[in-house]
Amino acid sequence: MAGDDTGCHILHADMDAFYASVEIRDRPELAGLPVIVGATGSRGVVLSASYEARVLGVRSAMPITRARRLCPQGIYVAPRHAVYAAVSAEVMAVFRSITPEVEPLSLDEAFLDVSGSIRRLGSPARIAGQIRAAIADQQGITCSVGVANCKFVAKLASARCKPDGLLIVPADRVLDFLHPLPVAALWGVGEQTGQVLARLGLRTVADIAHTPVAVLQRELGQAAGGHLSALAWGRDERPVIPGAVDKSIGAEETFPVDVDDPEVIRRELLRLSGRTARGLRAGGSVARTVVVKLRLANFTTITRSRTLPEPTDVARKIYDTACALYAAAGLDSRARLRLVGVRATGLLPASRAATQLAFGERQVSWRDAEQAVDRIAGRFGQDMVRPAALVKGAGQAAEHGPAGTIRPPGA
DNA sequence: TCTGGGGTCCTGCGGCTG
DNA sequence: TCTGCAGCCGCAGGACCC
Repeated sequence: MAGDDTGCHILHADMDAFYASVEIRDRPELAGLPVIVGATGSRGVVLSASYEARVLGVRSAMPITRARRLCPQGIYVAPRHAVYAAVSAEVMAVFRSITPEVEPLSLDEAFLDVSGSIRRLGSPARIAGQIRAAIADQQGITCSVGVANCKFVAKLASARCKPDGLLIVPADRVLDFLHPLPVAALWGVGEQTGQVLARLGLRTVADIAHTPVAVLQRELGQAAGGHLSALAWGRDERPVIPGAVDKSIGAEETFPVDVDDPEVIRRELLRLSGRTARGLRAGGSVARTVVVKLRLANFTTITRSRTLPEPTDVARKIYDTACALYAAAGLDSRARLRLVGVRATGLLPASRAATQLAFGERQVSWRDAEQAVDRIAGRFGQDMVRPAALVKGAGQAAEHGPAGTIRPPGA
């Protein structure tokens, strides 16, 4: 479906097999081989697979053990997140050289609204070609671009033309493009929703379009039903929003083997609280609510949350709350956990919360101490300073709780 | 087959408040 | 003072996305 791009001002640009492509770019001897980026231990999933690996059935999010069975000859590579983040920043800079209206969705994809750039750079299709050429030229990787009159159709278009493709869906051909697609193509249809739709005998987007909204809402809920019906008719009014702010920041980790020792779990909570707090401070945010996530060995997931009297970006405060939530979850003392997570939600700009923070003198002290640690870590690396409980062989410290090696002023 | 880690959004329920 | 109600908020969990 190529040709008339009139009214198609939305572009969705998506890097092809992003992590794997970066690895192949940096190690050209891997070109043409089934490259699989993912966890190197026994637990974990595939983050990205080259198209040679995909031919053999390897998909992202697939357990790494299964990938190894399907593709024993694969080249398994540990992820290098810092490198991907750097490449992503340069790719986003290419997008922003085209238009300021860029909404990143993740490291490897973004929406662009090019309506303000058409006079300067040419038609949307032409702009899409320029983007693809610039990224191939500057970064040595390929991307696919979908061009349409709304975000959702542009995104479907880029997925349909992968890898290294360009697909324009003319405004008057949207329904021809959408209606033959399977329901799973719609945004918001995963395994569960797919099963509900299958039970209703709905297999294609056209089937959804011709089902009364009330039926979809009864089966899927008010919001999801209305949402799917609108998408099935190609209606998606959402604008491209540059500079969207985070709504939560967190960290979680799966243990290499299930853990039932509360002391080990609290130590992990300490580490994750530190990561979460650093994320908050780096983004200039404070959080009102702390959420703890506990995944049991049988994969049951429990979350517990608590809203704080005043917002914080202090690891110590987050850790104390996380420990209280863990204790309040009332797990059996021998409950085996496979994963723990800490998340901070209800984010506010730190500047807005500064007045409130000033009332909590002790918190400010911890805050100052942790900011000093941030500065040291920024200069010498993250591993240079950490709480005593996280220092290998710090048995004493661990036994007496996770006291920091840094004493806050006045504490 | 055995399920990561980072997120967002929605729903339902219960408590509080005016 | 008590009751019913609506609206809001906090909380927990589920589904989904990349």
